[in-house]
Order: sequence, then C-alpha cells, then structure tokens
Amino acid sequence: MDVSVKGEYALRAVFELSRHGRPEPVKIARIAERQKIPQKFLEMILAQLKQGGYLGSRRGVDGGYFLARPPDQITVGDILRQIDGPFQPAKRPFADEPTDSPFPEMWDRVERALSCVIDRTTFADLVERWRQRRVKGVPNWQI
Amino acid sequence: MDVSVKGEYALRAVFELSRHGRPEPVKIARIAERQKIPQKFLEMILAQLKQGGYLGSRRGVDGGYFLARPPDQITVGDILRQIDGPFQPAKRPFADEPTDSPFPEMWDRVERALSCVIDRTTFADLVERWRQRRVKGVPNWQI
DNA sequence: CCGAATCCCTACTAGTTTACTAGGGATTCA
DNA sequence: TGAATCCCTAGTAAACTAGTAGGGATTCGG
Repeated sequence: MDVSVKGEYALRAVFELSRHGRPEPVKIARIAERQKIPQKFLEMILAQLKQGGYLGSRRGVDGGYFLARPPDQITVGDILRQIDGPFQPAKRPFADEPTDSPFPEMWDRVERALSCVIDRTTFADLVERWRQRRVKGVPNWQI
Repeated sequence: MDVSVKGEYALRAVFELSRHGRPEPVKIARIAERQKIPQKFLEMILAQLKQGGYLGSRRGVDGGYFLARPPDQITVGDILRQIDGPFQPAKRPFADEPTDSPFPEMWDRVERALSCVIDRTTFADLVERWRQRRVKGVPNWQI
C-alpha cells in the first residue's frame, strides 16, 4: 500500500521537466543531478515514460528529454500508473470469492477516493503550488 | 500501490468473525474453509491480529478466535495497517529532497482521501451492506 | 567524414518481500 | 490421559525492487 521509489523518481523527473517549461530538451544527467536520482536508473524510468507517450526525446549533443504534452495535461495518476502499473487494491474479485462479498464495492470506493486526488492533480498544479510556496509567508489569496 | 493478499485474507477473516456475531470462538479451520484461505497461513495472520488487540482466542476442544471488540469498533483501516504496516505513499519527506518539494503535501491529500474510506468503514458496515445485498432486488430504502 | 555527446538497449544482480509450508509445542477440557 | 485446538519457530521458492554494467545508435558541429 505504498508507492515504489521508482514511482517517486518518475514524479520528480516529470516535475523537473514541467518546472523547466520551455521546449528545449533537458539532459538525463541534469535531471538526475537536480533531483538526486541515480542516472542509469533514471534512464530506464524515462524510457518507460516515453513509451507511455508522456515524454519525447532527442539524441546527440543538444539532446535530452521533454514533455510530450503541456504539464496541465499530465496527471500524477498517469505517471504512477505508467510506472507502477494499475492500482488494484486486491485482484478484484478474488477468483474463488463468493460473488456476494462486500469487498469489491469497498475497493471501488477506495479507488474513487484515490482517483479524486491523483487523477485531478496535474503537473501544472504542482508547479504552481510549488511557486506559491517559494514566496515565503504564504500569501492570503491562496485558496 | 496495492493491498497484499495477506491483507485481503485478514479482512475476510475479520469479516467472517463479524458475520458470525455471537461470542463463541470460531475455529481457524472453519474460517479457512469458508473464506478459502490456506490454514497455516491464516494462523499467522490471526496471531498478528490478536497481538494487535483486535482478536481474542481460546485453545482446547471448543477453542477458536473471536472479536475482541464489537464489529462497529473495528475498521478496515485498523486491520490493513496491522497487517501491511502504515500506509506511507513515499517515505515522506525523501531524505535528500529539497524541503520545498510539492509532493509531501500531495501525499497528505492522498492519505486523507484514503482514510475517508478505510478508517470510516467498520465491519458492522460491511456486514450490514452484505446483508442488504443478499436480499436480491436491493430495496429502495437503501441510502 | 570524425568524434564527442547524448539517448537507447540488453543483461545482470544483491537484497528484500511475498505467500506460503513444515513440524512440533502448549493449553484446555471431557 | 488424550484429543482438539491454538501457538511458535523456522524454512523456502518465486517474484520484485532498486539498482549497476557495458556498450550500441543518433545527432550534430566542425
């Protein structure tokens, strides 16, 4: 019932790219350094995110990775599911479980509750909140 | 980001005891059979739930396990945390993470959303819903 | 065309966790 | 006493986690 380190790394990498904003590619080495992620491990993660359609890349001297869509169209849930697989509270319905078990319905509720957070939080949101936070003192007009 | 089989077994076992209701102990063998759980595995699970204070037991010929408190005072979250450990989305805050990371706040939201379901669903609720469901046709006076 | 920089791809691995199984010991009670 | 039950320790095959290693394929400036 937790998120893998790999998943957390993926989130941090996409956050880094979102924060960067501009369309120029960012090098793996730079992301690894800024987010303190082992570089070779990060390579695999970014490849996985690319093949999920969330990132693009370019090789060569000015190469790197970049977002394949704007940050307000990538959610935390997207990335987590791409890396850690679909969230299945229990391989519902348990193969040999009587069909009147009360649990599948509860797992649905859990999934919906979770979805309300992770599928509604975009990286644009995260960057914005992070920017607000940087202005120490937390202004009043914050929601 | 899923629940272990062990956790699911624990829920089913406690549900079985809640459904049974009466204060007489239920034998491991019976729970294992009714909920299709490997018996020796279930023994470990029940021991863990007992040492968490959720179950009591009696040995000997008419022995078995029973709830240590009424089912409306045991939540799904209690059992899950006792078996699978505390829910920590990411070992927050990541040791080497800059303190202005946007993620800890998001994990808090996830945790609260989850808590709204698992810490508010008692086994009395589960049994009641399950009873309602058994009456095929699902009556109108249901919430 | 060269070669440096970068992404890309496959394979390997130590350590941990998961989902069990095995074998018996301690209690209870008729 | 002995049968039924819970109790306790240990072991274990398979999968998963969090990486590491080593090089191949592209790109691009010169």
